[in-house]
Amino acid sequence: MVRVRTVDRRLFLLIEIAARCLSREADVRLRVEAGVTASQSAVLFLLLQRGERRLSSIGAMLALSAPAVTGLVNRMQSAGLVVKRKDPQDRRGVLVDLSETGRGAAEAANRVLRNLNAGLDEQLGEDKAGVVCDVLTQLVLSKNG
Amino acid sequence: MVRVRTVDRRLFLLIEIAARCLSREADVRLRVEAGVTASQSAVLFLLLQRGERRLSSIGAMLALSAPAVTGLVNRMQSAGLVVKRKDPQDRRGVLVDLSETGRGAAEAANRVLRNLNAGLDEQLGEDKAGVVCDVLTQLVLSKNG
DNA sequence: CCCGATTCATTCAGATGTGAAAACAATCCG
DNA sequence: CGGATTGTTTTCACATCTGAATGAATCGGG
Repeated sequence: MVRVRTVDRRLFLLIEIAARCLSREADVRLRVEAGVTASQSAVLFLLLQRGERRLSSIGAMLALSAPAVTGLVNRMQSAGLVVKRKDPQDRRGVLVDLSETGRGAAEAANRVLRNLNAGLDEQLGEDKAGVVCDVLTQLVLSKNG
Repeated sequence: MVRVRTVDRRLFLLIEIAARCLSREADVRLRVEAGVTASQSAVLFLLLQRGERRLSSIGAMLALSAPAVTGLVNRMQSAGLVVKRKDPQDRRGVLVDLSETGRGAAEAANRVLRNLNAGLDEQLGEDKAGVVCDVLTQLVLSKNG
C-alpha cells in the first residue's frame, strides 16, 4: 500500500485541498456546460430533487450559514435561476424554487455532476469511492444532526 | 451496510459540505487554542515541516491560486506570523518563513490538528480514515501532478 | 390579549477563494 | 546588445464564506 505524503495525514487540511481541486474542476465544466457555478449547482441539485424549500432548509442540508444562503440565492435570483416568495404559512420564512430557466440549468448541471462522479468512481474504484461517500456522509451527519 | 442519503452520492457536492463542517470545527479550536485561522494553519504547518519556501511552492502544495497565497501570506505577515523576503537567487521569487511568533503558533496549531485528527480516527476507525486519506491524496496528486 | 422569547432572514465587516490582466525579473536567442 | 518570451508575484473585480448584530414575524405563558 502506497502511503503518499502530501501534507502528512492531517485530514482537516487534506480534505480542504481535495475539495478545492474537485471544486475547481467542477466549476469549469459547470460554467461551460450548464452556465452555473459549483455553489449554485448544489442549490439547483437540492431544489430539483426535493422541490421548493426554505432558505434555512437549504442551509441545513448544505451546511451553509444563513448569510451564505441569502447571498447565494440572491445572486441566483438575479441570474434568473430561482424565485423567492414569502412563506404564506409563516411570513418569517422565505421559500425558494426553481424558475423555468433554473430547471433547465439544474438538469444540465445534474448531467455534468453525474459525469464527473462517474469519472471519479472509475478513477478511484467504486468500492473506495463508496467508502469515502459513507465516511463523509457519516461525518456531516455527526456534526449537524 | 447503511447507505445514508445526504445529497445522493455526488462526491463533488458531498466533499465540499464535509470540508465546510470540518473546517468550521477546526477554525474555532485553532482560533482559541493557537490564535490562527484554519487557512493560516495550513501555511504554518507547511513551513514548520519543510522550512522556508516560495509563494508559488506554497500554492502548489495547498492547491491555492497565486492571488490566494499572496493575500493569505500578507495577512499572516501583518499578524506577525511570517516574514517575506525576495529570493536573492532569483529576484522574481518571494521566500516566506516563520517568525519566532509564527513558530510558536505553528506548534500550537499542530497540536490542535493532531488532536482533531485523533478524534476523527477514533470516530471513523483508523482503517476507514486511512482509506479516505489515501483516496484524497491520490485525487489531489492526479489533479496537480 | 400582550409582552418577552424564539425563529428566520438580512445586513455588515472582513477573511478567503477565483480568473484576468498588469508589473517585474530573468532568460533566450537572433 | 536588445527585443521577445517566460516565470513569479501582485492588483483588480468579484463570488463565496463566516460570526455578530439587526429586523421582522411567530409563539407561548401570564
